[in-house]
Formats: sequence, C-alpha cells, structure tokens
Amino acid sequence: MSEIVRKPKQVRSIETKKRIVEAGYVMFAEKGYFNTNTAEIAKKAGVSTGIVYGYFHDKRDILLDVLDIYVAKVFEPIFKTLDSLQDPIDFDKLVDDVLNMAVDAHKQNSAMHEALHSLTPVDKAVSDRFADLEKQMTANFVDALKKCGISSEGLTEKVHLTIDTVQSFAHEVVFDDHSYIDYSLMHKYVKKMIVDLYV
Amino acid sequence: MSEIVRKPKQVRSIETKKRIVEAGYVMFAEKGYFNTNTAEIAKKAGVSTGIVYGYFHDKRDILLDVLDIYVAKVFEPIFKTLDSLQDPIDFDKLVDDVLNMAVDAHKQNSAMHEALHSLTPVDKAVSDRFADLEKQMTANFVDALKKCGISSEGLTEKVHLTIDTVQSFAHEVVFDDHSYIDYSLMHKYVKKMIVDLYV
Amino acid sequence: MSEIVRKPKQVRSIETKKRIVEAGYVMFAEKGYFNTNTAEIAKKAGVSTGIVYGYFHDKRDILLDVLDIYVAKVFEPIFKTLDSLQDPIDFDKLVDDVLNMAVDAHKQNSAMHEALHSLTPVDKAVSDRFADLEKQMTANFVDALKKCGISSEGLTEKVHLTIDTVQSFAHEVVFDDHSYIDYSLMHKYVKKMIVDLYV
Amino acid sequence: MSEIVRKPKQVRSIETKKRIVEAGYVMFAEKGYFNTNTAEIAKKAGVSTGIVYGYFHDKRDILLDVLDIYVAKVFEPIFKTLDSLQDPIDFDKLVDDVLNMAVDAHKQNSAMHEALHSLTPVDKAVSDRFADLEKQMTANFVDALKKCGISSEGLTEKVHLTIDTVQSFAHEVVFDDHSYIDYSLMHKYVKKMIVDLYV
DNA sequence: GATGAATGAGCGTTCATTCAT
DNA sequence: GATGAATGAACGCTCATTCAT
Repeated sequence: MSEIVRKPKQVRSIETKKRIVEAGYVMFAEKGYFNTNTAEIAKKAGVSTGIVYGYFHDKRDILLDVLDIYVAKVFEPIFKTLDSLQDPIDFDKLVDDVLNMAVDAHKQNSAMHEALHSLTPVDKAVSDRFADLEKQMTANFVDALKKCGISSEGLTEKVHLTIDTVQSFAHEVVFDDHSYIDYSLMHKYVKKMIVDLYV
Repeated sequence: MSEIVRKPKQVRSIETKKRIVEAGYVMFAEKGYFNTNTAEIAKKAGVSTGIVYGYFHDKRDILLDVLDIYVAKVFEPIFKTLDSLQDPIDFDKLVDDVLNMAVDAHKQNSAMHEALHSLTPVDKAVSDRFADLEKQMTANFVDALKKCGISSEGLTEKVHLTIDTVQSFAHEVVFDDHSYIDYSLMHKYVKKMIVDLYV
Repeated sequence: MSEIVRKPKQVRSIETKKRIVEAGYVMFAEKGYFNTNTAEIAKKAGVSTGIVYGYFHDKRDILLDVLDIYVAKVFEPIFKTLDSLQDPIDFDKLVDDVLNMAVDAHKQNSAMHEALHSLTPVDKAVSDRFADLEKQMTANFVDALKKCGISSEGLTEKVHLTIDTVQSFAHEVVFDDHSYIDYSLMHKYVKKMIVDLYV
Repeated sequence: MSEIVRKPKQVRSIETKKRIVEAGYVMFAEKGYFNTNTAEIAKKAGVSTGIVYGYFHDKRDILLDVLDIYVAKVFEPIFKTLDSLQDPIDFDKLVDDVLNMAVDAHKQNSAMHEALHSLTPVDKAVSDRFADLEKQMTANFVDALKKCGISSEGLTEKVHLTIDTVQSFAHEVVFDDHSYIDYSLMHKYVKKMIVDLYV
C-alpha cells in the first residue's frame, strides 16, 4: 500500500525511468495503450516488471510521461521556428515550413499520436494536456505575429484556425494517404487558404 | 471455434441483433471500446451474454456494426444535402449548411466519434472504413458540383480539403471548446476559406 | 467493473456457491486466510478461478460466508441444548454437557476458529459478527435460565463470564494441550467454578 | 540464499536491530503481520530495506523478535509481582492486582496481542512460544504459592486455570467491551471464582 | 434460438528478498 | 555495514468466449 514513487535523482535512476518511458512510447505507438501490458514495457526497457512501479504509480502514469516526450518531439521544432521569426515575415515560406514540419512530425510520431488521442475521450488529464498545448501554441503564434507588426481583427481565431488546418492536413497526408489525391496540389491549396486568411 | 455467425433473416432476430448493436453504440460512446465489456452490452440490450456470440464473431465484430450506425447518423444528412443540390448553387449557404450539419453531427455523436477513432491505429478494418467514407464523400461531392456545372482544376483535392476542414472545425467546436475563441467569428473565417477555394 | 454478484437461485448455482464456501472453509482452516489464494479455493471446489467472482465480490467476501458455516457448526448444538432446557435444571449435568460440547466443537473446528480470529483485529465485519454471537448466546442463556426460575443479581454478567470461561477452557484443551496438565482434573475445577457462580 | 545473519555485538548494531524490531512491533500492531511490508518497517525504523536482511533471516524472523518485546511488556510486571510475594498472602488483593495488571497489559498491547495470535495457527514457532510462556508462568506461580505455604491437590491445574481465566477476562474487557455488561460487577465475580478455587 | 454459468488466460500490481555500489 | 534500486514470482481479479441445458 506504499504510496511512494521514486523521484529519481541519481543518474542511474534517471536513466532507468527514461528507458521505461521510452519503451512505453514505442509500445503504445505500436499497439495502442490498451493492447500493451506492463510486462511488455518492462521487457522492452530491459527491466523487471516490479521496478516499473518504483517509478510510476500505475500504467496510466507512464502514459502521462509518454505524453510529455511526444509533445516535446512534435511541438518543439515548431515553437523554435516561431521564436526565431523576424520582421519582415516571408509568409509564404513560413506557411510552407510549418506545413512541412507538421507533416514530418506526424510521420515520425503518427502511431503515438493516435494512441494518445485514443485516450482523449476517456482520460481527462490527457485531453487537458492537449487542450493546453493548443492554447499555448496559439498564444505563441499570436505573439510572434504581433512582434512582426501583424495584427488584425480576430487574430487569435485566425491563428487557431491555422493550427487546426495545418494539423488536419498533416493528419490527412500521413494517415489517410488516399491514392486518388495529389498531395502536392493539396499542399498548394492549403498554403493559399492560410495565407489568404491574413491578407 | 465455430465460424458460424447467424445471418438473421427472421424479423425477431434482426431486431435482436439491432438491439445489441445499439447497446454497443451507447456503451462504447460512454466508456470507450476497451472499457466496455460484452456483459454490459448484453445487459443493456436485454439479452443473455451468450447470444451475443450468436450474432457476432467477437467483440470487435460488434464495433464494426456500430461503425455503420455511426456513419449513417453522421453522414446521411450531408449526403442528402448533396443529392438535392441544384444549379445554381448558393455557395455561401451550402457551406454554412454543411458546417452546421457537421457541428450538429459531432455534437450528437462526439463520444462515439472518439471511441471509434481510438481504434483506428489498432484496427485496420476500422481505419479502412473511415478512409472509404472520405473517398465516397469526396466522390459524391465532386459529382454534385460537376452536375451544377462547376469544375475546376484540382477539384478532387479541393473537395477533399473542404471535407477535412469542415471536420476539423466541427471537432474544434465540439471537443476543444476553447474559452478564448469566438466561435462565430471562426465560423466566418472557415466559410470564407472554403468559398475562396472555389472562386 | 460489474458490480454483479450472482444470487444463485437454481439448484446448480446454489451447489456451486456452497462448494466454494466449503473449499474456503477447508483452506482457510488449513493455511490461514492470508496464506490461501483464490486459485487454491477454486481448485479445491473443483471450479474455475473466474466463477468464484461470480458468487463473491472478493476474497474477503468468501471469508464472511465461511464465518457463517463456522458459526452454524460450532454454536448450533449449544443453542439447541439451551432451547431444550427444562425445569428443574440439573446444573451439574448442564455444565458438563456444555463443556464437552464446547471442547468437541473446538476440536472439529479449531483451525478455522483461529483463522477467523486472526482476522478479528483487521476486519470489522468479522469482529462484529463474533461480538454479536456472544451477545446472542448470552441473551439465549439468560432467557433459558429465567424460564427455569433462576434469576439472580448480575445474571447477565454471570452468564457472559460462564461463556468466556467455557470457551477459554475449550481453547486450552484443544490448542495448548500442555503435557503437564491433567485435563480431567481441570475440567472438574472449571465445572465447580461455574456451578458455584450461580449458587 | 545467505545463511548469515549478523549477531550484532557493537552497540551501534544492537541499537539498529532494536529499532527494527520496535518498528515491526508498531506496524504489526497497527496493521497486522500480513498487511505490513518490510519496506514500511525499514522506513519506520529509519533504515534501508536491505539492511533489515542483515539482521533478520526473513520477515517472520522479525515477528519472532517482536514476540519477545511483547512478552516482556506484558508478562514482566506479573512475574515481578509473583517474585515479591511474601507470606502471608493477601489472596483477595493479589487476585485484584493480577486482574488489573492483566487488563492494563492487554490495553497497552491489545493490537499486538491479536496480531501475534493471528499467526498462531500458521506458525509453530509462535504458538510454541506462547505455550512455553504459559508453562513458565504456571511454574512461577506454583513456586510462589508453595513458597508461601500454599499447596493443595491439583495446584498446577488450578494455577493454570487461573491464568486462563485472567487472560480471558482481560481479553473480554479490552476487546469485546460489550455495552450490556457491567464490568466492575464481572470483575467481582471473576475474583470470587478464582479465590474460591484455592479455598 | 436463448440462457447464464463456467472457463482460464491474462492483466495490473505488490512485496519479500537480493545485489551492485 | 549500509543503501535503495532491482528482481520476479505470486496474487486478486477481469472478461472474451464457450457450452450444458
């Protein structure tokens, strides 16, 4: 009935915890949260089943940490780009870049993305985390644009819509991959859609 | 491991099967696929646990049928609208209508939507079904537009993009519901985005 | 997450439940509550592990039913004797009989007795059950004596003390069985002790 | 499976071992043997989990030492009283004193008492220890009485019976605490019972 | 067709014990 | 001696699926 979960401070411990989270990442991505059991995670991490509960309260607790890795992997490059935005903005290039980064991120983390989204309806902590992220991204984006002298009515809404659109496109490209679609053409249309929003 | 699953032909049987699927629909929507067990479905449907396997191979097989109800509920109104499109198209109104219908559909079936999507990464049959649907919707839409004399380069891509955008918007409105967003304003922007695609 | 525990009404079901309780009785008696696992109980009962949870909420729930058997086995003969008490009471014989019955009961159910008592400090339901029983026995005894015209000051206390003494003696005989004690002599002293209480 | 268990000779070590046993005492008393884990004991003792196995073979081995503390706490005052018995014995007072001491001891160590008894049916070493204690107490008592010139037929049996009765009464007072009983009255009866044994 | 009792593999989690440092 | 991370067998319990009636 111990409520203790190690807060690892020694290098060894930190490494072990990290390996478990990464194993969780891989397994959840591969088979989904509910189809992965803790023994598999432990095995993949090269540790015993028991020690997993030395670092995490329960299986769901692993998921929450996995979420953090995912977020770092997917959103950090985009945040970086926003931070380095400088007046004057080459809008066309920016949108191009963001679209490409989003697609790349989706490609590399597609399975995880779905696995996590699969918990969204069931797990408040997960869905809240995603909501926060969108909020943060929107705010970052708005700030960056304002810094570059762009400010129009409904800027927040436009930016949020942009983010949705970008994500939707990345999702479309990576997951659906319909054979009847010319994706470079679609890319062109999406870019136009977005750019026109701000004109 | 009997391979036999009744194809019910008598009215009584059809009714029973339908009740199971509907019970599945409700439970999956409420608790997600993995958190619902077959006993609960049977109970909700007012049948014995055993007979469920008289109508379905396994639990996943119920999900596939649930998917059909879902699809019918969500997409049929939109298909109907498309079917009744007549030259000349009032584009503004059409987009407005479709956006509203999509939001309504999401509202009424949001939980199910998520529950089903949660299976997408894990279950090929489910994801294929969704892919097919988008393909079909795209084709229907393209046909409808052509019938009204509208045909432009990349029409398929535009239509598909439209569908993605509509869905993304509906999802945003229903699930995320960010307090910092003025959704009527966002609706306006989305409509403009879409209409401009075809001009 | 089903909260359902079968309330068996069919003969078959009742039999199964009974077999599980009896298996629990034997196993708990043999190895104690904490050293017995549900799989063992199931095996001994000749059923699967799963079905145990069709009849009982959890392992402790089995214990509570085991307690009922135990109580029936141990106390019923004594209650019967009390019921059939008739004026004039042969006090000497009554005390002799009760002492012998108590020892017999302890002999036949000694292991279970200890196993159940081992839960007393930890499990409120179990200890309450025992407390109730003593209360009931005391009341029965007092009634029986009154019916036979015996009533003295502090009758309740005397009766309760008698019960404690009888139990203590039975316990001594069965469990401790010290080689340096002449138990027939001890029996004589206990009888005298008790009889003198009421004189 | 190292068979080595330190026999601590340095003061520091002895202190450590003592702290572990005392931690065990507290935890077992609070939660019972099976509901206490070694990590808790180690934490309470302020030592690492590992070192516990430097002082004890296993968890049960701690229990055996806990038993010794318990015995010391409970029985020493009574042994002392016996040792200081002097002719002529004031029987009434002696029995009063012993009853009160027994009740006090039970009050202070009740939880531990039950925790240890819970092991009796399962653990021979524990039950043997208790048996030995009763034997020793009986012998001590008999000797003390003889020293004071009291010797009757069946003295050993009478003394043993007395001990049982005292314990039974203490248990009754501390554990059962029935609201319908007047315990001061009961005390009076018990005293009479015992005193009459020796007359 | 229908029932619901029964199965048993599998899961998340715990914990006595060991061992590298 | 001491630490506390690590082990892994074992446990209580669940649930998709089967089967006797």
